[in-house]
Amino acid sequence: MKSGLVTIKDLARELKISASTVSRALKNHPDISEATKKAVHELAEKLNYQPNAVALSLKQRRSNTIGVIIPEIVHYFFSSVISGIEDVAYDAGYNVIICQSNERYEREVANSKTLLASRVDGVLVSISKETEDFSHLFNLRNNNVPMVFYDRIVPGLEADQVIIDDFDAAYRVTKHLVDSGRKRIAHFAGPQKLLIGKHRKDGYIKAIREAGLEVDEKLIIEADSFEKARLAVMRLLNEKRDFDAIFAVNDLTAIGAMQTVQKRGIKIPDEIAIVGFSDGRFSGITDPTLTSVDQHGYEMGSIATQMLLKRISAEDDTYPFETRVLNADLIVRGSSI
Amino acid sequence: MKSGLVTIKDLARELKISASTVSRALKNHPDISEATKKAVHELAEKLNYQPNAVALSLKQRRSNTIGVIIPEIVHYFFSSVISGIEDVAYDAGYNVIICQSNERYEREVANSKTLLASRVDGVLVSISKETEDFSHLFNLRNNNVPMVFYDRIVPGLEADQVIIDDFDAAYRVTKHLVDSGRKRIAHFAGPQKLLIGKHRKDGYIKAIREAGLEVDEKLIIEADSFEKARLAVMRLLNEKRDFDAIFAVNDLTAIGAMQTVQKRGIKIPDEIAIVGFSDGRFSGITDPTLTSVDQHGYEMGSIATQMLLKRISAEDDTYPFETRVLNADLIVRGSSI
DNA sequence: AACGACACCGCAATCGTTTGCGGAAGTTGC
DNA sequence: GCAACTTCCGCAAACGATTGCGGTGTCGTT
Repeated sequence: MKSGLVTIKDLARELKISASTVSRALKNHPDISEATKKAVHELAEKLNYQPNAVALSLKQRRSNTIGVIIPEIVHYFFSSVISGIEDVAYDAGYNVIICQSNERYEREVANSKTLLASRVDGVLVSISKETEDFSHLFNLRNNNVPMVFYDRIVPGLEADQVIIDDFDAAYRVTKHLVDSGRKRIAHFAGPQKLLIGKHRKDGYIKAIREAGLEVDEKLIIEADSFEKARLAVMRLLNEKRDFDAIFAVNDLTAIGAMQTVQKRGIKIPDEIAIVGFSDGRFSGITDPTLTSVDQHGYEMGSIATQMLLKRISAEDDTYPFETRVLNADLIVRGSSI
Repeated sequence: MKSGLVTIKDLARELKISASTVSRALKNHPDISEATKKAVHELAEKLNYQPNAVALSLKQRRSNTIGVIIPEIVHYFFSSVISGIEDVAYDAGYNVIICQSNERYEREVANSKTLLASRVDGVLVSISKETEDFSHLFNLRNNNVPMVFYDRIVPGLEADQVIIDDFDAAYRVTKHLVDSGRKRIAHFAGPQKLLIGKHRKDGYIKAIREAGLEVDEKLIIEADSFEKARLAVMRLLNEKRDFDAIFAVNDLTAIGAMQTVQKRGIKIPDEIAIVGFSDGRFSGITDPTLTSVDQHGYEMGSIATQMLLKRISAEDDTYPFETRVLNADLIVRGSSI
């Protein structure tokens, strides 16, 4: 049915005045007499009139909506980013449409299409792991859709962006391990086509070199999930590789590693230290608790949204792109002491 | 600027034909000649024409969008519900607008208003912990917005709903503890004004009674967070209450309890068994691993969405409301063996 | 009496798209 | 040669709201 919703015309008909007058009365335009205003407001209240945001969007050519493309909200980091986004957007009177790419390129392209079709006023984007072709994003750009990238940015696409200093954080993680006496530190790396994966690995390498240690390629393994970590650890152990620490590209990977190590009867952190990345809600509940890096997801979401709103409301849309680099905090816990 | 986006009129002007013809050509209307269709399609492709979904919504009086009101997406359960929702909606060509209430009543009311204003075709609702006044939801109902409630439903509001059998699940959890020989089982309960809190407690009580044990009110504590669990455990221990198991209303509460118990040097599960609820991604990584109840969030989201889509496309909007009760699976792990 | 000032309100166009209806050509049949 | 079809396309209204412009009616002033 969907017949219900009362429109401005309904009010006009009921009061025997024009729709224009109702519209003006509702926003207290000075041209309208107090008596009319009162009548309109009262009827609107009584009939529970809600302005049709769709009609408004069409007329104003702005939807007061921002779109978000996000890889997977099941991760603590990303869902806290969303909270940061929502809070800022909400306060500014914006709605948020969230699209999950599920880490899939195709889905991400579809997402960018629907957001374009919905005429969102701007988008916040973090690309999927699969994404290598960025034409859908350039397409948004070409259509003058304000854009801010967060966390996973696109190399070669100039835009506002907010990231954390992955390189520095990874460097500090590794240095922390070095300082605690570890000599043979393995790295479970993320996909090297994602900048964050590359930066974290580079930070790791810098710290290793700086400490005068050897970078052993056999100790650098691309493994970025719970399951891959299990396999990687088993391989390392079966090959009898010598290592006394693991720096994993994210917490789940670290935890997968931790479990597998423990199942072999190896003590953490005595024999092997483990550090994760992107501190989640649960890094405090493993045994031992997991040293990790707090990525400040909420803050990232809120800052990205502020940047986007600024870009949206800028008359001069050519002011230079801005890159905000957030500090990530190393949180030392039981797994590396 | 936001000038860019090409419209049907732009295509018409370029090809010196009318907008009507362009519109029909784009959807292969038989009235249009092949030559014209070809020209239109080619130009549309070239100029990267994207139909304006806003105009469409206004014209069709349907937005192909469904709204979701959700308490907090940082929880694994809720974010997997969203994934289930998105997948089904996506396949049916619907967009999803997600609104977090952050467990706050006021925010939930605001959410329902924006969804109404956005003229979503239907809404999926799970109410916040604070919500006691349901007039905003009755308001949606009065405006003929199709609605499906999931997980946290509204007593007294007849509607489609999908829930899990909390009572039965809690009963089985408690029975499992009884069967393993526990006699003094504490319950960390959720807010009793939420049905799920009440049902879980009732299931607990039934199992206790059925086993011929005594229901000790001192062992039933309203505690539904990590922190509250810590305090509750400390109080129980300080008061030297006798108990050999804790059934917590959710996993985080269980984990808070587990930690606090362990810090006192008490062995789990030997001296105290612990069971959680709403199995998250991390119940497998505590030490010991946590016995819990898998609530099948993804399935709940996908079923709720299917029910909503069915309701939306129903010509006859008076077919009886349906309640789907999903089974929850008890997953026994190390914390209770 | 005539004119200007003011208060109040309606007409109509607009945003982008769809769609019923009608109309101008061209084709066929007899 | 003319009626009757086809084929193909455009006009205009509609969805709900906003807004520039103009119109009506009532006063007061000279």
